[in-house]
Amino acid sequence: MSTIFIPKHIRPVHSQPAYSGSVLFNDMTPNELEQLDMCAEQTKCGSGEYLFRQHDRSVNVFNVISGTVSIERVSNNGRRQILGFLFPGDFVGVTSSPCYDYAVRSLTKAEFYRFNRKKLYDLAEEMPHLKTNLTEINSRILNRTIDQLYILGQKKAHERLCFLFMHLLERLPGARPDRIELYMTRQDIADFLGLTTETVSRSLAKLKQDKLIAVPSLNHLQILDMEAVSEMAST
Amino acid sequence: MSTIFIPKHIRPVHSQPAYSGSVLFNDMTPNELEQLDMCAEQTKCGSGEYLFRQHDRSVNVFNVISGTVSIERVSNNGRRQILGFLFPGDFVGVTSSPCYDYAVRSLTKAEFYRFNRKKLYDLAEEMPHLKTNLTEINSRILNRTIDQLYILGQKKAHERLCFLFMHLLERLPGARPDRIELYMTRQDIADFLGLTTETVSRSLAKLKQDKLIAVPSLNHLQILDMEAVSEMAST
DNA sequence: CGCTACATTGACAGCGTTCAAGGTAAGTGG
DNA sequence: CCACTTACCTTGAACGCTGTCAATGTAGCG
Repeated sequence: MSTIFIPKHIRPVHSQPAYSGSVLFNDMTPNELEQLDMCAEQTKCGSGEYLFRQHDRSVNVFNVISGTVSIERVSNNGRRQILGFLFPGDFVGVTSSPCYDYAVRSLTKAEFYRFNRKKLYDLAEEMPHLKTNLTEINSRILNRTIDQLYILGQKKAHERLCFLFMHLLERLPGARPDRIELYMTRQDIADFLGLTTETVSRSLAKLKQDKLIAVPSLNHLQILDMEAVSEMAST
Repeated sequence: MSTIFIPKHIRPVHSQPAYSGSVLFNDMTPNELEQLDMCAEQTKCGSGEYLFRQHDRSVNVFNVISGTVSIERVSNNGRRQILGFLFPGDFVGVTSSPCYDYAVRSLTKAEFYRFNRKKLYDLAEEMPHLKTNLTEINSRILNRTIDQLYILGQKKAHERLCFLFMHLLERLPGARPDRIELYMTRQDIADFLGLTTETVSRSLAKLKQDKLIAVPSLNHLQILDMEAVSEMAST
């Protein structure tokens, strides 16, 4: 892994651990970072707000600084699939199509860097490392999407939940096996895993009963048997 | 869409319609194409052969010239998920990880161009258009994967089958509504759609009974009610 | 306190899986 | 040419997981 530079202007005051996972800045010179900085603006949004909607023109690329965000697709019949959850350091909107084919909604208060996509891409034409980094970002998104695809195709409800737990544990800043905060509703979880809220509730109950997890409060989760949960989550 | 150049050496004698969909050569100069040509080798393989296995080192990128190919992931519990079918013009192996995390198996006799991945990526560092094209390829792969994800998360068995039909109709060279050839087995279809062979059979029977499709022989399919099938397949 | 949104639980139905049997088609060898 | 093998596909019956519908419980908030 290469050294990571973060330009002054876009470095958060309280740099979050997960932010250092951002690959956009890999291998870039201070001068390049300065230029990159010029097309970035820091923004924030409240819980439940949309960064953009499905079919909006894809003018921006976002980089999550803080908060949890969901990527959603709704088809004309009204069924919703959550394509992924985003955490600090994650990017969304890195697409070559003129319109987004998904919406992005914040589950919590959240902060972002907003890059003008065209400016970013033009800049990438002049900075090989930046282009490489954008490719790397897309590659990671694809890998995650493939994992989720495997889960939806091959796993039972309780296994899908375990997959989510491990995913949160890995990605959510500050998450520990004995304290994972669920920023999403049961409906969000259901739509992420291709289930219904009722099945999510029942599967949670089953996992609790089997002493694999504990749910001290609605939005808090503990993994009691890491080996078993990890095994069930495996892709 | 930009003009497409294909260098002499790697242009197939009988250029297939779908091949012109290959974006790797977009915007490149004849000189660049010549260099690209140097790291390409034409290969072929028989039905059922593997181009590479899961966990193999990712040394090559393949471009399908002819035939139908499947991308598969098998986890340690033995369940198999087909991540996609590939047709002429499609690429596979465009990854930044050192190892493939899926296997690629040919369903028919097939022909490919094989690129050394390192050479290709090194070349891309010198040729901005090539790098852009590789990004575009990955972007398309992601879009397809997201479509499949939506299908697995939200659709019933018979709808999933309709999705496959529309996908084949769109991608398979020579496919027409009244003649779609199924190069894959029922097991392959099941593993692609997250079902069992029995459910595939039964759902096919149901669609036949409802006069939405006809199956004149095991591996031939006709779409009788395009509107209905298309509607059910929609993402 | 009462409203509202969200979550859980129960009953039941249905879809898809599992297990089992039988059918079909292509290839092989007598 | 035909029996035999083999692999693949279809169909049936039973089961069970998940979805649906409905009722109840719970937490947050004005």
